[in-house]
Amino acid sequence: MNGLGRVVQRSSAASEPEHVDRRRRRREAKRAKIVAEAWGLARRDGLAAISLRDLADRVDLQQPSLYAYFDSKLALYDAMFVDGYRQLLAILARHTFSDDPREALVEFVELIVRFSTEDVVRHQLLFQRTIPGYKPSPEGREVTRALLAVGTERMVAIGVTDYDTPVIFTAMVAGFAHQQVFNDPGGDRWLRQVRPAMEMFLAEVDRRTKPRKAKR
Amino acid sequence: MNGLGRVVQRSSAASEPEHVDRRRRRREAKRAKIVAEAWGLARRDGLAAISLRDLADRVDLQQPSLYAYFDSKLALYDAMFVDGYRQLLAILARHTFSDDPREALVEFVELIVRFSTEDVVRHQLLFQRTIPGYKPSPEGREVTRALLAVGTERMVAIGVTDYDTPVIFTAMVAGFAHQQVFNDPGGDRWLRQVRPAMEMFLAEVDRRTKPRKAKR
DNA sequence: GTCTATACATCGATAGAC
DNA sequence: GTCTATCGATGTATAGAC
Repeated sequence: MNGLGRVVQRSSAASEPEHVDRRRRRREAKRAKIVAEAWGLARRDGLAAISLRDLADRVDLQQPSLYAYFDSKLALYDAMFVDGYRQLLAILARHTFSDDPREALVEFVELIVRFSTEDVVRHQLLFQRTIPGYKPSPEGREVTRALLAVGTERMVAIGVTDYDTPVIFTAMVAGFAHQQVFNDPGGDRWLRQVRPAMEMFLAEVDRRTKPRKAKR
Repeated sequence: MNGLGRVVQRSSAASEPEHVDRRRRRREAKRAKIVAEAWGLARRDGLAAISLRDLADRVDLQQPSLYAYFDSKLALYDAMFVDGYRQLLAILARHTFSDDPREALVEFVELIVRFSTEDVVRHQLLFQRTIPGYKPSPEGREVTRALLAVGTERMVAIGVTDYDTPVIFTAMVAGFAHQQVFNDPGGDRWLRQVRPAMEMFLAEVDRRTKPRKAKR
C-alpha cells in the first residue's frame, strides 16, 4: 500500500502495472518543462505573444507535437495559471509567520506584493484577466480557492469575522501589488507603504471589532 | 481671430483655406468612428483579439485603407488609450464635486471605480499593461498626467502634502477598481466599501497631518 | 483617400503516416 | 508520441489605378 495516496490521486484505471506509472511520470515531467519554457517566452515577448513554434523549439519538439500535451493554447495558459498559483502557495507554505497575527498580516501582504514584482507576466496571468477567451479550469479555480483560504485564515487571526472588512483588505492587497508592479517595477515605493497601510487597516479593524472603550 | 485657439492646436501649415479645415474635420470624424468601432470589437472578442479586417468592415473600408488613419495596430491602440482617458477626464470635469473636500474625495474614487466597471476592456487598456509592445505615445502620457493632476488636486484639498500618503491612496483606488471589475463584475461589492475605506484613509490622514492634539 | 490586388511571415490547429 | 504536410486566418505592408 506504499504511495497509495499519490496513485489514487490521478489513476484512471485501477491497478496499472509499474511501467505505466513510469510513463505517466515522464509525461508530467515533459509537461512541466514545457510550462517552464513558456514562462521564459512570456517574459521575453509578452504573455499574449507566446508562439507555439518558438515554444516547441525550446523543448525539442515540432509545433504540432505540443498538442499531445495540451489540447489548445488556452490549455497551456491554464497550466501556467495553475503553476503560478502553486508557486505562490508554496512560498506561503514555506514561510514561517510571526506569532503576532498583526505582524503576520503585514508579512502576508508583503509576500504577495514581492511575489507579484518578481515576475510581471506571472502577475498578469494570475491576477488580471488578460487572455481573451481564457477561463480558469476546475483545477485553476481550486488553486485560487486555496489562496483565498490562506487570506481568510489571516483575517480570522486578527479577529475579523464580518463580510465587509475582507472586501477592503483584498482591495488593498490587489492595489499595492498592482501599483508596485506597473508604476514602480524593480523599486519598492509601494512595498514600503504596505506596513503603514496595514497599520491603518488594523486600527480600523480595532474600531470595528471593539466598538466599546475596552482596555485591550 | 475666432476659433484661433482650436486652429493653432494642430495646423501644420499656416493660414490654410477653409476647405482644408473641413477636410481635416472629416478625417478626424472618421478616425473617431474607427476608434469607436474598435471599442465595440474589443468588447466582443477581447482587447488583444481585434482584427483589422473586421474593423475595416465595420467602418466600410478595406483593410489597407485603415493605414490612411493609423500607422500600425499599436497606433490604433494608442488612439483608443487616449480616447479612454479623455472619457474619464470628461466625466471628472462634468462632475460637480462637493464643497467638503472629504466628501469630494469619496466621490472621486467612486467615479473612477464606476468608470472602470462600465467597460472591462477599457479598464484593461487604460490601467493594465496588457498589449505586448505597446507604450503610450507622448499624447498618451499627456492624458495620464492630466488624470494624475486631478488626483493630486484631491490630495491637496484634504491637506496631504507629503510623498508617502498618496502612494497609499493610489494603491487603494487601483485596488478597488480592480477588484470590482474582475471579482464582482456588474455588482457593487467593492464599490459599496469605497466610502468606509476612504473614511479609514481620512482618519489616517488626520493622524499624519495633526500629530499634536490640536483642535484643528 | 480609397480602392483592388497581392505579397509575406506568422499564427493556432488538424490530418494522417509511422 | 512524434513527425511532415497543410489549412485557414491573421497582421503587416506595398504597388498602382482612380
